[in-house]
Amino acid sequence: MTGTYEHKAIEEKWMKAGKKYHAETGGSRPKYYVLEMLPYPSGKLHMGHVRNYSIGDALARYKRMRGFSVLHPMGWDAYGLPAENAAINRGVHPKQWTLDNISSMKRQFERFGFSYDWSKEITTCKPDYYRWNQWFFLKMLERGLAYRKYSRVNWCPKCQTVLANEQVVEGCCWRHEDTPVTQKELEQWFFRITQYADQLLQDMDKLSGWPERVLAMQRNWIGKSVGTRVQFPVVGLDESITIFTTRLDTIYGATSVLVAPEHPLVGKLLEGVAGSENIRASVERLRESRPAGQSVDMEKEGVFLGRFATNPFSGEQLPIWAANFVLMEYGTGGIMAVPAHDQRDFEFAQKYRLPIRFVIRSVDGTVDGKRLDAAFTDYGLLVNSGPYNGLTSEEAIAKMREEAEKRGIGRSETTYRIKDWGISRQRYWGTPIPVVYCAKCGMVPVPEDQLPVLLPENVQITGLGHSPLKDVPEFVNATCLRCQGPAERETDTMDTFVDSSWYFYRYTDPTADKLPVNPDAVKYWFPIDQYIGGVEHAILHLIYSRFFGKVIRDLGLSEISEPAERLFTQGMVIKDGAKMSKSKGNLVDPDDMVEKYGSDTTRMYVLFAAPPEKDLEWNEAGVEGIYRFVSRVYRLVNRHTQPGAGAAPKTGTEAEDRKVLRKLHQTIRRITSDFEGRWHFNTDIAACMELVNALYTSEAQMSPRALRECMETLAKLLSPFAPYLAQELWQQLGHSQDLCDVPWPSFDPLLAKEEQIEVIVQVNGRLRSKILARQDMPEDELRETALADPRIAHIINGTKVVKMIVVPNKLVNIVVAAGR
RNA sequence: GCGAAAGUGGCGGAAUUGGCAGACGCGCCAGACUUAGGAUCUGGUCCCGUAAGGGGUGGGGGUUCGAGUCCCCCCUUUCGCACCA
Repeated sequence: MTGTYEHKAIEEKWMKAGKKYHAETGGSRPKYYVLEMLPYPSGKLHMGHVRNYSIGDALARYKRMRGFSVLHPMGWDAYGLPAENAAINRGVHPKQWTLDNISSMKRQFERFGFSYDWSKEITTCKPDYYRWNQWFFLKMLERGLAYRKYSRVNWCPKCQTVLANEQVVEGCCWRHEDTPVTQKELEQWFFRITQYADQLLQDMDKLSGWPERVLAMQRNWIGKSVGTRVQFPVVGLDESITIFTTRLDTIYGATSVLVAPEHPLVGKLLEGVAGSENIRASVERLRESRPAGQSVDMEKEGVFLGRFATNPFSGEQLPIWAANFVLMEYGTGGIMAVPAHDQRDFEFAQKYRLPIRFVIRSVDGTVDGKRLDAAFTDYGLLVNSGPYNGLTSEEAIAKMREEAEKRGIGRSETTYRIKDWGISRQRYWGTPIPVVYCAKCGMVPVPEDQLPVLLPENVQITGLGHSPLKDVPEFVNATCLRCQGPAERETDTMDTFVDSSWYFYRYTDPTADKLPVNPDAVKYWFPIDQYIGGVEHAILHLIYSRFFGKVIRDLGLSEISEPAERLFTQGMVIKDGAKMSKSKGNLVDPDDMVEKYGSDTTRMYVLFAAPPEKDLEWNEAGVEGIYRFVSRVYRLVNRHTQPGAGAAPKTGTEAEDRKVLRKLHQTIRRITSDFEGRWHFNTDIAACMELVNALYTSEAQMSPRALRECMETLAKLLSPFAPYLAQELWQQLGHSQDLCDVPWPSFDPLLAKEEQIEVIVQVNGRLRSKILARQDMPEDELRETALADPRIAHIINGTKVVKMIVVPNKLVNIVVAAGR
């Protein structure tokens, strides 16, 4: 191949050469596990994928050249709703649709030349994968980590299925941002993630390689809160209302007790109360008017229930209300309202003219409760609080808690915002939950040796709100595994987030058939050294995965608590100011780009247009810029390696060689340190451009040997970003090895060092001149040279030099006094 | 409201520790080669000014010989959380 750069010919040639990237488990080289989030096989890669995988592949290639044994796998998150929608809309079977999509996407991956070890590929909808979902389910069941309960759940009318709390975004479905989630009562399977809530929180200390932003989101989501439960006896009834508070110190300021409208005690409280029918109806209205995603700006409303409860500390009788801002799902469903020290209670009290009692004054005395136009929520000193007056909030909380425990009316409690993970989905295309229901024996798990429970293929998919499996008698009808009597199979399938919670363990040995993972392979490869993906998974996938990591550890399959040592979240790909998406109609199809410019150019553009953690604004003119650069590199190497390509005979000078070699070694230094640090590939590619510009300027004055060294090193430096091009250049330069097996270039610090340095000369901090100096020229000499500079001499003439700051190799700043 | 990140030319973005603001690319301008150029190569391109010079990193203040970078106040944008008691 000679002459001009033809991306198609080159890329096809090397794609056909079909280099395999096989990760060997074991061996003497250090291991490196680089993982990118696996895609849902929608049928086409989008630019977000290309970005994600270009970052990961650059890293994988760099690490290989640095001598690491690299595991870089890819797979398919193959279960999920779109496959069923395709079945409904187009009459294709979900399995066929999914497998077709996988094969076309795999072709895309290959065109891009991402260096995956395809022998590790996993596909979550295949029985040899999902049987292990079922296995985990059974293990969790054994350990009390999976359980079934009747509960109010989030329901997406469009998906016609249940959603986990994590999948509800601003009251709407995470897949349908304009579809409000409704509530439904259903019997559901749950994973007891709350049992690990504290560990999930604690172990964040180990995640120093994760973005602070993601940790903050997780911390927030877990929502640990340490407080106290206190019982308030109901006057005239043998019942008490348990409230949860983190501010026990404010209890003397309580002026009412509030419960959630759906609080189970409401019925009992209303018995024998005058007008209870009306009250009951009002409470009902309160309950129903509450939308799924209620928010702060909603008007606070309440209904007095006609009864009183006794404050166990002050002995005072407080009215009991039902209030719409009290959540049944959090704490105990009941609170004490302390208007003076809680903003929500303050607003509520103002609206219903409840008393506001001030019991905490600020330590500095500036807030004394005389005029209060908002709640004072800081810690302070207690007043109006009987025997606790004068204590600090911290002291009072401890003392009061002790007192409550002594009297048996309260105890300290830690609550979490995170809920157990509801995993039942009323859908077809997912992992069957391996249990049967027998009239006699109740729920009976399928024994481990009978897994997998296969998903039947002959199914009518209607999208009508119950699992399609219900209509498949040969699936539903089973024999009880205990009494051999007739039984019915569970027809819900698992949330697909189960699939993606542990796939990266299976990559280490996808052939494992005794256990979901091969513990030896896991031991060798884990933890994942670098996980790369979008930040949108901060609380869904990335919390579930950490949970599974701990379960896998507790099952003895791994010793590691945190699967991913480092996490990198790349920015979005934006076009016309909005995230690229089908609904916005601003998609750029990677296939079109590969066709027009080639995969090397597409990959390199995606890395060049912005640092990887920032959002990237798509601009096709920029793609053309990269194409120009790639062509320039190609022509440079081509004209010096192909006989008769027209390169003029050289008359090299040593000075020119030195100059370009210096640039070369500076470039190596820059790119190497960047790979080890902040991954600003945009500047690395810019550095390569500078080098190529320098080579264009100097090629005619360089010795063939120096020129060759530059071109060979350039091929190596480019290979993580543009592997096909780099490999082609490498071959044209006379080599047959794969660049992945070629060591990364090292730089010579002496060669990289500038000999002559431009030192800037400032007068009073303003740039006035530049002088040429030797590397490491002593201060005195710099000072003299600066003062001797004619322009400087002219400027400081007649003024008084007060001071001179000399920074060797950088600058001289002359401070002069104004006037004479 | 709380939390996090960010604000630099016409645009995407550089400036690793306080030391030449604007690397590199796009766009634009000019030139060369050319039948032609939306190819290629070379040069130019922050703003004002013919120039000397002056101004300039969201705004205001401060520290410093010197601030895009550090400190304080404010504004804007993006993202996340949002009655969690």
